[in-house]
Amino acid sequence: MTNIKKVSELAGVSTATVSRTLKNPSVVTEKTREKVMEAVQLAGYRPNWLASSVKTGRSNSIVVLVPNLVNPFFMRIIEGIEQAAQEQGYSVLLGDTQGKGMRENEYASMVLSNRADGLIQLDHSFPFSDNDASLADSIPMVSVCERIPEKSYPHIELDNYAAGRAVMNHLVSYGHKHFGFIAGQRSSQIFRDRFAGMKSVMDEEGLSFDESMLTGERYQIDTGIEGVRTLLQNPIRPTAICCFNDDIALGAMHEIHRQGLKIPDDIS
Amino acid sequence: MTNIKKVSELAGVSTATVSRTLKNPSVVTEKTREKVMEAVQLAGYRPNWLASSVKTGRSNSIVVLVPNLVNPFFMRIIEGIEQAAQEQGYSVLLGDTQGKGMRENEYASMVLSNRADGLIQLDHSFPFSDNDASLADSIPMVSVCERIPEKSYPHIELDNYAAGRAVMNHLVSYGHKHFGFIAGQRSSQIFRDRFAGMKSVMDEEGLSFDESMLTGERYQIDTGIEGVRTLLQNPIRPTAICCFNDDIALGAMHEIHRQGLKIPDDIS
DNA sequence: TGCGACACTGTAATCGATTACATGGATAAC
DNA sequence: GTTATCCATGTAATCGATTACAGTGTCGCA
Repeated sequence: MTNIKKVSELAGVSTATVSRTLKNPSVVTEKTREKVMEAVQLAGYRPNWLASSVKTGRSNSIVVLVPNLVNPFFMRIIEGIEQAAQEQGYSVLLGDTQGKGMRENEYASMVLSNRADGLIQLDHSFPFSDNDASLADSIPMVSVCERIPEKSYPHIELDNYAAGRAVMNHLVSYGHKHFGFIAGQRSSQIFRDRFAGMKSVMDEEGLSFDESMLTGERYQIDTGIEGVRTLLQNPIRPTAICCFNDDIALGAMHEIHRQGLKIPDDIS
Repeated sequence: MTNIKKVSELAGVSTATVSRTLKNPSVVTEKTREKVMEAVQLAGYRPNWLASSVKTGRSNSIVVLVPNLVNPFFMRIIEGIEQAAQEQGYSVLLGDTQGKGMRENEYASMVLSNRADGLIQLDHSFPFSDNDASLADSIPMVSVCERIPEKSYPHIELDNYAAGRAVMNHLVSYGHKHFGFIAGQRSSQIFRDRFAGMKSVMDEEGLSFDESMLTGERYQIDTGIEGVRTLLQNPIRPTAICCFNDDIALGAMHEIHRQGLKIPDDIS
């Protein structure tokens, strides 16, 4: 192992000078700088990242919690995170939670043990919510895609209420009156906001909503398939179906086609 | 910051005993173990991962190099890697190379600086190949999806030659005689193997191959679109087109449909 | 010539753990 | 009763860096 001591011996200087040359070159003479850099080259020296991190207390890593790695929607986001992180000298640790709270906690605790400096949450639930809420306060984190009610964490979100209204206004403008909804996770804030927006338009238009027109509980293709089967069995068939993510929509479209119906002719 | 010293004072033991209690509980008395665990709880102590890693010299992290995060093909693989890593107490550091050699080198050097213990390469090229080939020898790495000729690194690969033969045999059995090929990266081993397999069947069947029937150089949807345009301008139109990954195939299918042709009726 | 200021470099403490070695006490064997 | 053995714990060195503080040398000015 080539460490800083070996380099310092090679260059005939102290370890402090080697460290300064690499981290803060302006404080050393050009002559010693050259000596040191030469020794670094010669020894093939790379500073031990672990050692410097333990001293500075910062790992320059962030954990990203994702519910589902295969969903391209999340990957687009992670791609951006990774790029920004890279530019700032940070690394991204992948945390595939598979929607399990226990795994979220495991990954989140990486911050507590100095393995990461902070956390980006793409999932819908809130880490530590079930056991150790107080710990969460000491974790720097940003929540993407979901607002956490009653907590004041930084977050990024769409105006889901307005989005819900936009969708419903669009459908109403085509004359639709009977709607089906296939949700992903009804307990999530994202669902509540979107659905509230949709319903507000329906109320304004005097359109009725029956509980049986709302189905689905997981963000999966299967949910879309099952959802369409359930909805189309209803005595009053919906002429438009709202799916709460792309996976569900794919499943729904597949099942609609399978039943010999056309999109958007028969069902929007 | 709650460190091991604070816990040791709380429990009235030495730091060594605290460390042993947590890492190797069987060597301490049950009584002291209880004392220590109580102090750990009380202090909300989490061992500093950086510190223990610097001592043991292992970071328990691996870097995964991916050419393209959005491609679900790679994400399926990463999902599996992440899960296996997690089970073994390892973390996965994401390295989005975007196909750039410089970025590969940057990520690969994380192993040299003890930021990661090893590397999994999903990309097609070989890190350090352009500047520092000798360094690569000191990096534990596994190559997935690509064999590196003349190097004896562990790798996982399909029998791409046989796959190429299988594809071509299938097409030939339908009576196809004129083929187009849209490749992703012609310099890659994966391409050479597959294409050699395909060509071997064509040779056996006495089918001719013209250089103009091979196009494409990037694994992208656009490549598929461009590829189809190029191939269909050929005086002898191919009745079957082989695309070298899903992205290319999607683009090709899109363009074929756009030109009013049917799959597989007009073109396989 | 002498003294203070300043610039560069070295010494050694430090980060928070792990672990080789030392120590002390209990138990067993004779 | 004495000695050997073993087990649990403590002491202190160590990992590889960073950095506060000390020391040395050079230069300028009176």
